[in-house]
Amino acid sequence: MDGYDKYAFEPFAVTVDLAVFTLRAGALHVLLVERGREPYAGQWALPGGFVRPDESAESAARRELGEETGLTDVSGLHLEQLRTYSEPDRDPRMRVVSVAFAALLPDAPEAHGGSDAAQARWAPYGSVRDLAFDHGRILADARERVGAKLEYTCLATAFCPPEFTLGELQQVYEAVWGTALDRPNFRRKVLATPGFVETVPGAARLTGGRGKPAALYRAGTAAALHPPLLRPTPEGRPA
Amino acid sequence: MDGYDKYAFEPFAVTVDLAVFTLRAGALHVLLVERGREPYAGQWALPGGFVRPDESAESAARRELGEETGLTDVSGLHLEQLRTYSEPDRDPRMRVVSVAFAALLPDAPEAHGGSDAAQARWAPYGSVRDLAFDHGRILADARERVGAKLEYTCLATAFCPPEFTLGELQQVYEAVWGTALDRPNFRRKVLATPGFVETVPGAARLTGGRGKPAALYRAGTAAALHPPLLRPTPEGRPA
DNA sequence: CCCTTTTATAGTCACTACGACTATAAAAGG
DNA sequence: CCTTTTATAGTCGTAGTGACTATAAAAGGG
Repeated sequence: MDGYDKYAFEPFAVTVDLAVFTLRAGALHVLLVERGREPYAGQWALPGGFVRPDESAESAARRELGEETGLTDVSGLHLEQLRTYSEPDRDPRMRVVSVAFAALLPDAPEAHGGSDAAQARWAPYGSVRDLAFDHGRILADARERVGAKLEYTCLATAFCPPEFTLGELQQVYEAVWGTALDRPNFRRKVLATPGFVETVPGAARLTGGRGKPAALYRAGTAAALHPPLLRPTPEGRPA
Repeated sequence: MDGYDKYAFEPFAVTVDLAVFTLRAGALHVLLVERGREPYAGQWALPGGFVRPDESAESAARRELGEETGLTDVSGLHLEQLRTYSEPDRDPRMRVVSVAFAALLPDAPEAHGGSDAAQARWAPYGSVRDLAFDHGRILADARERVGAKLEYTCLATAFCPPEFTLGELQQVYEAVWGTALDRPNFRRKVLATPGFVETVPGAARLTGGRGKPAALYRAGTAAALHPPLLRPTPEGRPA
């Protein structure tokens, strides 16, 4: 902040980019938009846009989230700032600094085309490649961050509808981490953590298909998990 | 990224702000600079400055770190991007988006005045108040982030000189977390984590003062801690 | 209608990690 | 020499967890 009056300040364009995740059929999906113009015309990219003069990056991200998903109320959705990408050459046209966010949706409206008529689709996370700009990197960082936060926060409920079964909650962990979990152990752990989930009093049950009906739960009031629910360690994970 | 050619883009100033931590006499200290000009003239602030047209925020942060601390080689120091602060009114003069970083120094050179002749000092973390702009918030976020990373990474060694005792390493945890730890348990935990520290082969010992000399250790090759070294829980911590 | 399949839930067992201790060793200071 | 100080070793009980077995309650197919 001291250089204010010493160095001439150079103007930058500031954008937000969003990694919007959801679960479809038990698999992690991410929202992509197709670029209509150069550079990277025809390639897929993360949704995003410019930060306007009167809004913060968080406000811009939430506005874009509404525009791109077509959801009318995005106020309750989880939106988390990831980090800022500022390599000088990350956009060939001009100097663009982008603040990246991760967003989690419980259900996936079949979004097609935000306000700007660009094509949009939900892509299975594993099938995504060759994104425009540095969006591949941003997407990978986003998944790693979400996976890490599942370990020590109650974030997983943000992927679930207001009422959900423990099986659905477990699918969130399995989809984001890409590993299978032992069901009885997962259940024991979740129920032993006060405030993670609370049972729906009406003893309501949901029939998803076959098998014994599962009890329904709601997200609890806790934010952190103590102790954490660690990913199975394949002998040495990245920091 | 799709709005590129739709909305006129508004230029922003982009800066970096640094929360530079070190340990002095076992207490956490942070590097502050005194502002010479309005706004907030005479108040203390975090060091920082503009991102130049040809550098990333990371490069700018490392450059500023060198300028402000007077260190000639800052290439090995730990520098971590925290988050970006972009509230429209965070700077009364103009629209400034700031990318915040945390940096950790093993030893504290008696820094006074960076390149721009501003006064600088190491302040005990607990005594810091009334920082300029939103720097108080940034500093609190930085400490929380560093404290959290101590739990599940080997970051603590970044506060230590190349060779250190387990007592010194423990002081890092105690200073950042603000809690006392049981020494035998801390020792057991650190030594049980492969790759956290490695013993110095020469069986060298250091005499800091009184008491039995302690064995010396070096930082190991591991980056993550499995399982994590959790802070003592004062019954419910923030996420 | 029975029997298999599927999913949910309950419970067991051994082992690890950890908090709270006690005990011993090796230095400095008076 | 004895106290103080710091480092290191070890003990004990408990919580947490991975791996596993068992039971309950539904659907579907013959």
